[in-house]
Amino acid sequence: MSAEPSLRKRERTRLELLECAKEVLWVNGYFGTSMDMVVAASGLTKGAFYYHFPSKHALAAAVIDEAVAGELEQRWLVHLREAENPLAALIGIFRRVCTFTGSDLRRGCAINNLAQELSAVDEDLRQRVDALFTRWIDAIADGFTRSQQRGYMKRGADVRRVATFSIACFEGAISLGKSSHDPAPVGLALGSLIDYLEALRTTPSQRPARAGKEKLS
Amino acid sequence: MSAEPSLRKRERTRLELLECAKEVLWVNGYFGTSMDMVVAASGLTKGAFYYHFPSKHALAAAVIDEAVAGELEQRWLVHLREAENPLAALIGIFRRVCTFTGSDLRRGCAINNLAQELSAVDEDLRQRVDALFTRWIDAIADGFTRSQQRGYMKRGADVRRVATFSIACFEGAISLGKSSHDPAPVGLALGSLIDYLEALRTTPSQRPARAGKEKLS
Amino acid sequence: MSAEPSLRKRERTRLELLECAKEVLWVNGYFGTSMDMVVAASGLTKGAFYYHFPSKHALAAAVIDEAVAGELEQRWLVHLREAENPLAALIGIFRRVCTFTGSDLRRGCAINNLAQELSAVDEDLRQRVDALFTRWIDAIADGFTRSQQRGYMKRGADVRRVATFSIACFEGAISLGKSSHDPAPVGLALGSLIDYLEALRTTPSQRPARAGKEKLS
Amino acid sequence: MSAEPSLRKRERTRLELLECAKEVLWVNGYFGTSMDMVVAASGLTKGAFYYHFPSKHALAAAVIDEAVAGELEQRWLVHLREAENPLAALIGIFRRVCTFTGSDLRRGCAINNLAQELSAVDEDLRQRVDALFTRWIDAIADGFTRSQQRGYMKRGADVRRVATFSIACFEGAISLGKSSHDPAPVGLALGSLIDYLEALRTTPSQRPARAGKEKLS
DNA sequence: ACTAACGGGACAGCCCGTTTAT
DNA sequence: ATAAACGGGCTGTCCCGTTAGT
Repeated sequence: MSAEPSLRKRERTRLELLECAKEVLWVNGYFGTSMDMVVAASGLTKGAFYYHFPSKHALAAAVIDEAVAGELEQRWLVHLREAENPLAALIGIFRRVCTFTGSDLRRGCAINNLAQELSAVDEDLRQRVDALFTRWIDAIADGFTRSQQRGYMKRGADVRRVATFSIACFEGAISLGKSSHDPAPVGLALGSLIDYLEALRTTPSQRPARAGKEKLS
Repeated sequence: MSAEPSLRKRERTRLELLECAKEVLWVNGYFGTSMDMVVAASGLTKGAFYYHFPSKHALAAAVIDEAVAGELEQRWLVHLREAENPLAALIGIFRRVCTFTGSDLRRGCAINNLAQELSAVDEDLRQRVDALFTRWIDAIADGFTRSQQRGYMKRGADVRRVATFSIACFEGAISLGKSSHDPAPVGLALGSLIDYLEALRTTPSQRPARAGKEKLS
Repeated sequence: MSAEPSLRKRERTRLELLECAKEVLWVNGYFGTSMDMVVAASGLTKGAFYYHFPSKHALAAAVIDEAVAGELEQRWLVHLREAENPLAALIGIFRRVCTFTGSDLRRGCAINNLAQELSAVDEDLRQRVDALFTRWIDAIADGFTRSQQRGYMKRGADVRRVATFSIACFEGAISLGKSSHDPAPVGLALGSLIDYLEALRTTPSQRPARAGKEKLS
Repeated sequence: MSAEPSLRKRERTRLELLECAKEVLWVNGYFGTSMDMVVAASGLTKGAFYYHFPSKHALAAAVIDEAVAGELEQRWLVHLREAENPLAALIGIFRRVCTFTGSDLRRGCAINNLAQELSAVDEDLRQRVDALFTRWIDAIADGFTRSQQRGYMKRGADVRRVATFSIACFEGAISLGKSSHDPAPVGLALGSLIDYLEALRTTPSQRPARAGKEKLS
C-alpha cells in the first residue's frame, strides 16, 4: 500500500510486541515481568503473542538483539560513527545525561539492567547482552581512533582502555542514579569522567589543519 | 553447654538463614529466588523459615541491612577506617580486585545486583540498598579527607566527587566483568581508575613529617 | 453447530463451575472448601478456574448472586409470584418441606449456611447474602398483600411481620433438622408455623366472588 | 490461697484457654479460626495450649461441651428451672433479646453458628452441638409442663412441639439479625413468637389458687 | 494471524502439630 | 507446665505455554 510495501502486517505486529516488551522488561526485569503484563501492554492476546514468539526466553532474546540494540544504535552508535570528532560527540552525550532528572534515571540503563539480572542465571541471554556491551565499547574505541587520526585526541591514550573506562563509569553512574532516585551522584561521577576525557582532547593549536569540520564539540 | 548458654539458638538459626539467603539472592536475584531455594540451601524447612521471617520481603530487607551491610563493612569500611592513608588503602583494594578471575566476577556486586533489580520495583528495598551506597561513598570521602589532612592526598580534589566517581567506576567495572565473564574489562577500567587516584597522591617530598606510618600503600 | 453458535463456550463453563462450587460450598462452607475441591468437582483445572474467576471471594460472590439466587427464585419466588393465592402457595411449600427425609436436611439451607459462616467475617459477602434474605421476605410479604387483596387472607395481619416470622421459623427449623439429622424437629416447628398461617386464611364464605381461581391451595 | 483451694493452676489455665477459644470460635467459626489466633488471644504459647488439648478438634469439643454449654445453662436453663412460671420466664428472655442492638447480634448464637458450620462436616462435633439443642428444647418443654401443672399455661398445647417451634423461631430470628446487622427483623420475628406464646398463657381468672409466687412474669 | 479457553505446575505464605529444653 | 523452635503439608493465586476454533 505505502511506498515501503507496508512491511507486512506480520512484521508490524511483531515489532509492536517487541517495543512493548522492551518497555516492560526495562522497568520490571525479566523475572519481574509476566507474559500477561507484556500481552496487556500490547493490547493483544496471549495467542497472538505466542504466534510471534515461541517462549519468554525467545522474547527476551529478541528484545535484546533488536529493540535494545536499536536504542543503542540510535542513542550512541550513529553519533559516534557520523561525528567528525567522536570524542567530542561522546562528551556531548555524557553532558546531556548530566541534565537528566530523577525520573529519567529511575529506569536505569536497559543493557545494564538485563546484564545484572541475567548474567549469572541464563548463559544464552548473558552472551547477547555482552555482545551489546562489546559493540558499544568497540564503537567508542573506534571513534577515539578516528579522533586521534584527525588530531582531536592525544595520541598516547590506549583507546580500548579509555573506552572501557568510560562505559564502566557511565554504567556505574547510572546505577547510582537509579538506586538513589537522585541526579546528584550522576552529575558528580559523570562530571569527573568528562573532566578526564576533556584532558585527552588536543587544543586547537595542537591540531593539524583539516578539510572537514567537526560537528559536535 | 558453653559459657553463654548456646547464645540463643534463635539468633544462630536466623543468622544461618540470613547467610544462605544472601548467597542465593546474590546469584539469582530477588525474583529469581524462590523461598524453596532458600529453605533448601539452609537445610531447614518452610515452617522453620517463616518462624524467623514473616515474608520474603522481610528476608530481603534483613539480608540487605545485615548480611550485605556486614560484607561491606568487612571488605571496605574497616580498611578505610583503620588505614593511616585511606586513599592508599582504597587503591590497594582496587588492585586486589584486578586480580580476580572470571569465576570470582560471575556473581557481581551484591549491592549493585539488588539495586538494579529492585530500585524501580520496590521502594522500601530500594531505600535500604541506597543507604548502603551512601554509607560506602561517605566512608571513602571521609577517608580521603583524612588522607588530605595527613598530607597523603592533594588538597585540591573534591573528596565527595572523587568518592562517587570511584564507586561508579568500580560498580561499572564489576558489571562489565559479570556480563562478559572475563576479567579483562575489569582490569582495563579499574586500571584507569587506579591511575586517576594515584595522580591524587602526594609524593613523599610533598608530605610533611608525621609520627605514625601508613599501613597500606 | 447450533443456531446460536455454542452460546459462548465461556458462559457454559462458567455456569458449570458455578453450579459445582455451589454444591461444594453448600456442604463444606466457605472456609471448609478449598479451591482444589471446587476444581476437582468440576473436572477442570486450576488454570481454567482462574480464567473465569479472579479469586475465591469472587467465586463465592458469584455463587451467592447467581447460583443461590437462582435456586431461591426457582423454589420460592416463582411460586409466590404466579400463585393466585400466595399464602396458600407458601403453606404448600412448607408442607412439602415437612416430608423431607434426614438426608435431604443434612445440607441445610444454602442461604443460611453462608449467612452464619460469613456474616461476622466478610462484609461484602454478608451484604450479598442479606440481599437474598431481603428479596425472599419481600416476595412473601408482597404475596401476602396480594392474598389479602384477593380475599384469601385476613386483613388484620402485618404482612411484613408475618413474612419475617415465617422465614425465621423456617430457617430455624431447617437448622434443627441439619443439626439433628432428623426430620422430626422440622415437622414439629414447621407444623406449628403452618397452623399459624392457616389461621390467617379466610374461609370460603368470607371470600368475595372472584373471576380467577387459585392455583395452589 | 483462696477459700476455694485455688482450683489448681492447671484447671485455671485450661478454663482460660477454653473461654478465649469460645470467643474466637464464636466470631470466626471453626475453619476460620487458627490455633495461632486462639493462642494469641489467650496470651499463652502453642506449647502451653497443646499441653492442655491434644488437637483443634478436641478443643472445639471441649468448647461445645463446657463453655457453650455453660452459657446455655446460665442464660436459659437456670431461669427456666427456677422460675415459678417457666413460660413467662421464656417470654421474658425473648423480650430482652428484642432490645438487643445491631452490634449485639453480629456474632449470632454460638450454638447455631457451630451447628451450621460443622453438622455436615464433622460427625462428632455435630452430635455434641445437637446434644445442646436437645437439652435446650427439653428444658423448655419441661418448663412448659410445669407451667401447665401450675395453671399458668393452657393444657391443650403439645409442649414438645411448642418448645421446638420456639427455638426454631428464635434461632431463625437471630440468624436474620446476624445477617442483616439490623435488630428490626429480630423484633418482628420474636414479636410474633411472643404473641404466639402469650396466647398460650392462662388469664388470672383461669388459674387455680396456689401457694408459691411466680418470679418472672 | 489471532482469540478464547484451558492445562498443570510453581510460588508465597499459613496452619496444625511436635520436639526440645527447661 | 510452659516457652522456643521447628517439620511438613496444604491453600489461594499466578504464571508459562498450548489448543480449539475461526
